[in-house]
Amino acid sequence: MSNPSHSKPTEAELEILQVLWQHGPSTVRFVNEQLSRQKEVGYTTTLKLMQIMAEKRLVKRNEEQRTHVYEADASEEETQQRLLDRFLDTAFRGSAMKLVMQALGNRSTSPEELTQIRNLLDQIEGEKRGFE
Amino acid sequence: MSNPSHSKPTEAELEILQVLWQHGPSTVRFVNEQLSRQKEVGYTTTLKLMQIMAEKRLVKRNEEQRTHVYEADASEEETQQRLLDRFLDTAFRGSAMKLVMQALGNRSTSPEELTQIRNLLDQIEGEKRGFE
DNA sequence: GTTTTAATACGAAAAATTTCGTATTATTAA
DNA sequence: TTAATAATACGAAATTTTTCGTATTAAAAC
Repeated sequence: MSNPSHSKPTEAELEILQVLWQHGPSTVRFVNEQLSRQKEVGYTTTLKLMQIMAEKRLVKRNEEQRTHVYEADASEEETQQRLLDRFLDTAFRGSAMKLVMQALGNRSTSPEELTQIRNLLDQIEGEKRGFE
Repeated sequence: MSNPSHSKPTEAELEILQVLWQHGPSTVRFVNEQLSRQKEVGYTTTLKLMQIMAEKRLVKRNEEQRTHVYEADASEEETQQRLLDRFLDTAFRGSAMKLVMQALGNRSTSPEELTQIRNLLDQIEGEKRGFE
């Protein structure tokens, strides 16, 4: 939310962000190795993508060392929120509830998670009533 | 779920599907008019997209009349589920709960909707315990 | 010091998606 | 019947995204 200049990452860019979020600041080599676990991808392909992402300010780049280190610029949560907003509009016509119902419905969610969601519901309803 | 041949619709295709789901079987002219409310788009652009969608079997086409009538092949719910699965993987690394929390958190949801979600939670937990 | 290795830069090809122009043809209106 | 209107077909241009080859250079190994 803080930086409105964040353009929507493409699919390939998002895969790279996932690696950065999961493992923290990383080199191109490392990111490429991680991606290679899922699919075949050349080193220079990953490099080019990350260079583009640096231009777009999706990632920050530390150039102090000969081997650059990249870091996601926005937090995973921030980005997820943006992606979610967009996804909600395009796929669910804005109905958060429908999305939630489908996400919970066709899927195994642990009792702990269900409890957490209940707590969140309590909290939301509490706020609505003016308590807190 | 019924037809595994459903390829993932692109963004532009999804916009067209939205119109078809919302209004039922429609002509290209009608769909184009609806899309035009949101953004400038030429008639033949919409036509071409819908022709491609027919090839991909994303829509069915009734050619009995000179003016063809298009209809979404898969239901909105089916398609949403597929999109959601994919989105969950790419954006939330598979954590349905995280997605739900974010969807409910930063957003206004009505008391009625919250109640519905509670009911769904009850239902899910009930099933888990072997009741129903 | 020279060679080998491994990194970035960068252009451009390849692939996927979107847009649109033009030709053709059926239907409607005059 | 003829002219105007409006629909589809289709190729291809334009745009966006992804992939990769080659050149260059710094660092490490010998």
